[in-house]
Amino acid sequence: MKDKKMVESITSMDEDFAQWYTDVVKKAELMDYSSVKGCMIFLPAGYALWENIQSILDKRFKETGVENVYMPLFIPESLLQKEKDHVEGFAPEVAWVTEGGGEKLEERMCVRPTSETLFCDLYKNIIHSYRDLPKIFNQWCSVVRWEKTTRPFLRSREFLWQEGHTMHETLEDAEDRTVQMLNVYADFLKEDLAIPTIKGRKTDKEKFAGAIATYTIEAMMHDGKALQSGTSHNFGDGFAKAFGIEYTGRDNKLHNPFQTSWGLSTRLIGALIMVHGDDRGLVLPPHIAPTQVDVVPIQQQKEGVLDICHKVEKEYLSGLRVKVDDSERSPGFKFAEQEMRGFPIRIEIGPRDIENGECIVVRRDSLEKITVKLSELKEYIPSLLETIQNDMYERARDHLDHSIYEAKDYEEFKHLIDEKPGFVRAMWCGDVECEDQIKADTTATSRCMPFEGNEPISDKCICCGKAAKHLVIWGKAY
RNA sequence: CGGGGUGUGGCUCAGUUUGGUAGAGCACUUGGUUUGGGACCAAGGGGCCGCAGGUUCGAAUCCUGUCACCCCGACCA
Repeated sequence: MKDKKMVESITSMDEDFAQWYTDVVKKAELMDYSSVKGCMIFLPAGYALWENIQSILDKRFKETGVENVYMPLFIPESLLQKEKDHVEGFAPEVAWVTEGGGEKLEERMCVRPTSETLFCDLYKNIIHSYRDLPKIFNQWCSVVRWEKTTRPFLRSREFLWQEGHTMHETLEDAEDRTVQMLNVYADFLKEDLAIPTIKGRKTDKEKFAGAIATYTIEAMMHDGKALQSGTSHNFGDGFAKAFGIEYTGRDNKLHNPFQTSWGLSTRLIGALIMVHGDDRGLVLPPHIAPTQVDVVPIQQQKEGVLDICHKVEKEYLSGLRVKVDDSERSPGFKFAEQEMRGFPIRIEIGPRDIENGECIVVRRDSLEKITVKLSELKEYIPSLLETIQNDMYERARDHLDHSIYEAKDYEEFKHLIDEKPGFVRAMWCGDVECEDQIKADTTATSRCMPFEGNEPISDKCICCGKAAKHLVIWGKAY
């Protein structure tokens, strides 16, 4: 640990969490910096994570009736400006295109920061009757927001995401879809990313520009900070009215449809890193790990060693994502590499093992080493992958559960926010002034008003002492 | 946009205070020996010292300007 190589490797989490994060994304070769500030390069290891997130989530979407489309990259300024709150919310961070083909454009266009306006412009033309509803469209794309401060995956100027945009006949239908998609997100994080979240509603201060309600899933990183990991918005008929979207209802009268949107981004990769990672690097949940099993041959030049490794890959573990690392590196290097990249299981096979008809199986999450008969691998490994997946969730769940505190008065609140990494549950009167005050005093923000576990702690607002309306989960956020 | 930091082979940096022939480790190439926790030996290739001006006989080093990136804040997914 004391030689130069280790020092240059990964900074310890406890020493400097931010630096640890930067080290991991670089050393695990998830991304690289580009020549454009805030625009990152997704390297194969990072993009593969996104591909797996996409394919699982896309399947979950389609099971609920979602259809994919692709919308343009550019939004004319006039279109962006149709909804007042929306343009006010996004104007400060959009990038503008003012020239094309060497000539100044008649009207400047922004690079989409989100596509509500484009979808509205489309829906205006294709929704005429209640029979045209609902419309449940989604697109996988990138968007641009000209952030001042950027961090890999967590906040980049261009990021990849999916944005779903739906139109419904009634407010209830829209509300149902908003909640439904929030649940799709929460289930996906829980079952596939092994990340527990808290579901709830955003306060007016934190909700999306133009929405009547924003729902969120909030995850807790290893350092106790919150990461908003997916959002779902109910727009009511605000945009529909602003864009003149009307259809003839069952009553033969004109109505405005009700709208939702929901999105989840490559920021989630940041969550994966910060929820599960350790001082050796990434720890990936088996469901989305691009390589689930890394086979490391020992003395691979010896006859038969590589043959057995490939037999394990093709025969015993067919159907799993297996890699045989037959590079010329030393075994020790390969071990360190596998741990840095977070592959859930490593299998070591050398002459000694072959003689005994066994191999060494190493869990990335617990670093536990287990001797397993080669003949039992076929049964053992798939079930171990599920065990790891579940254990990782339980570990993260445990961390979340033990890092939520409760404050009854403001002194206690400030102390907890300051001293204890994690979230604090406290009552709130509903006034934005108190949110602002709390933020000024502690840098903590309201994360959400949770759907579950929201029984009142007291009847007074933690900040101003007036009658409390909601239980709110507070925390410092990314 | 405020505060801090850094720009020198692909990477991490030394050299700048006190101007005088561009260095180290890692990585890379070739050959050999190795292989159960980041192997070793030998030989090799690779740099307008971010950019532009200035001072000087002479600038990586001093001066002025400029650009970029990173980190920490305020805003956001």
